[in-house]
Amino acid sequence: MRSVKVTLNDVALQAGVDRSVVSRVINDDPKLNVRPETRRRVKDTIEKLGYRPNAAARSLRTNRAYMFGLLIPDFANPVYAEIIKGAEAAAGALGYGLMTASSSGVRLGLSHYLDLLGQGRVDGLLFAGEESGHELAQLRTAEVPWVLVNRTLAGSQRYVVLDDERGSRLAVDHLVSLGHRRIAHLAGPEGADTGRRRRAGYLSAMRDANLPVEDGFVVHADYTPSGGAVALERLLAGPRPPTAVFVANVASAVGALHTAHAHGVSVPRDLSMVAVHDMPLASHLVPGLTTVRMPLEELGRRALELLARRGPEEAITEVVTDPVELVLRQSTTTPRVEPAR
Amino acid sequence: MRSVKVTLNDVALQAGVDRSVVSRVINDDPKLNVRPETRRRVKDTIEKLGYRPNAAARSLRTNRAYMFGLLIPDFANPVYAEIIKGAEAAAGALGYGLMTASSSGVRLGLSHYLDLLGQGRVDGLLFAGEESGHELAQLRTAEVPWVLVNRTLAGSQRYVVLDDERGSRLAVDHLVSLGHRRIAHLAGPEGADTGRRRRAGYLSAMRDANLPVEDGFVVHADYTPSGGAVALERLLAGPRPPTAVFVANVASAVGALHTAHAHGVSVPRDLSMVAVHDMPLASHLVPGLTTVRMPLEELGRRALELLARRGPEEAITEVVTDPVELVLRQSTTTPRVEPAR
DNA sequence: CTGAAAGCGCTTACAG
DNA sequence: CTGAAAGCGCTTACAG
Repeated sequence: MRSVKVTLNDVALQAGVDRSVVSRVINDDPKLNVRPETRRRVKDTIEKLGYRPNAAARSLRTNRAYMFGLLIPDFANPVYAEIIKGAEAAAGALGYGLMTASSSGVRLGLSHYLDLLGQGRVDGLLFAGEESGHELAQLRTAEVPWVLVNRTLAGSQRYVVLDDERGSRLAVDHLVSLGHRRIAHLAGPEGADTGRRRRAGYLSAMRDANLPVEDGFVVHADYTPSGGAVALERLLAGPRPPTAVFVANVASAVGALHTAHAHGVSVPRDLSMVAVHDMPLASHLVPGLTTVRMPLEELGRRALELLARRGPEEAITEVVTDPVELVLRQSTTTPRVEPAR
Repeated sequence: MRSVKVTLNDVALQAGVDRSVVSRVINDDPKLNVRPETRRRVKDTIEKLGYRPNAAARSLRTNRAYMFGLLIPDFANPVYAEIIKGAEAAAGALGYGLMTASSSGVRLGLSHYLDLLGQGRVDGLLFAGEESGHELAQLRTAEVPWVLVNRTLAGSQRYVVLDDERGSRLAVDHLVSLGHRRIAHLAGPEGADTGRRRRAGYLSAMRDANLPVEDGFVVHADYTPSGGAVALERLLAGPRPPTAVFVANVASAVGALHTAHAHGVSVPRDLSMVAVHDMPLASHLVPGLTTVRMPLEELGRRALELLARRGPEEAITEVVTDPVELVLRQSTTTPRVEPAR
């Protein structure tokens, strides 16, 4: 909050050298050779005056912002915290910053966000969003390279996703191996790309195990506790409720757990539950939630690295697969009643 | 991801007007009067070429970035999601963007973050951090106005906080009114400013109720589920555990609930629990958690508004008080055994 | 090897 | 009333 604004010129004047020398010292220009004491003097002056380069000027001149942007749908979803963490770390390792914003916070949607960034503010954009296909057209008008994170979009060759099918299969296979045959799926929102892939994984794992998917055993919910709570109600309302449920997202599972408890359905005794995405919260729920751990942080990291390294026209179609693993806790067990043979 | 870069000049050439006219049309300069059809033609050309102003150039010229920054300690803490939401909304309403980053993601701490932003990248900074007093010195070298959010710092006159004392009092008074006399406090981290104020609220509410704070009845934990889990263990390990506990943060309460369950301590029958900060998660825990709702979103909103409106040298010492209210759920009830008289 | 000079893309006071 | 021109703070190819 100093009132004076220190520029390169001030440093040069004070140190008794040309502006270009100061600039080269700051940027470690290998082509510059000055006497060590001059270099020292320049650095001391920078320190003394508290000089910080003007990012706008540098960005205008070099056409690089040394900053990436990440747009997510909602900060309240803990899944994104992990993605952000990975992306921030990757950006930092490259000497870049990462600025994250949520589409709910951007008033007029994607287009407004792109206007806000304009050119010159970021060198690339990560979209971990829920943009519709309609919005992809807007994305194409962006003058900045972008990559979709944790989702694909018809016609786009620029995405990094998780191996959702494998994760789902792991969850379902676990329930099958415990002896469950009547396994329901508390799926994601109808439109969500992740939800689609997890549902596909569930369906193919059920098929491979020769298990039927009973009527009404796939219910949709958004990735929130209240969404999961309502969806499990529907599952429990049927004539013969399932003995196990595979939940597409840990946030939904929190609500589902609550509903089960409210209905006197004991987890895991009456109902086994396994959900996608492991996080500290899962181990502290009652009962501790069995989950499939997906490499969310790695997803963020990879997406940012590819955004930084690959040219704006190159395809990026990567699936981050490691690790996808089952984390056993207390919410799954053998079914109480042996299924009829 | 268009390959060509469209500038103001391109628009001017194409529309057959001077660059300055285009600029004035974009910025709605009231001093400009051109024929409506010219204005129309300029706007059409902008649309046609997909022109977006270069933020760096504009920022360099006007010395305004139309962007604010927010630094938080950790995206995984849901408390910050609310603060971000309020701050993003306020920024949007002013025609500004907000870029959020976490100090864990910024490699070398506050100083590196300030370097990254330099001048020209943001018009002001919000710190919802856990910076130590040591780092305040660095903050003073920032060439950009800043405000602390949800914390104070010795010697600083630039902060917006919640009424933590009142919130704590509400929680403790609720427990007292239920008949509890042996009330413990699962406090925040030793160094945390919020934790300090909540502990002060607890202590003064206990004093006003003529209730003793027993030995070992104040334990510290960081604001995470595992922190809360460990801290409650210590509380339960004593010779005469409390009948009620006031938890400084909902994230800690998640872990505390888990510990209680693991030890066969039934909440609320054996132990009543109330925590600071209401959020969707709280209503979906088992049992539903009684909380004190604090105006987190409003905190973010106010902080950003004051940052935008007040001059860089003006004092900002605001307490956001509305609403602070008790949200009754299932985790609190009357004590099972009447305390000895 | 060093430093003067051009120029990135805008905005706006000012001359015509 | 309009448009030419200066200049924000940098970087870097190039002349000396």
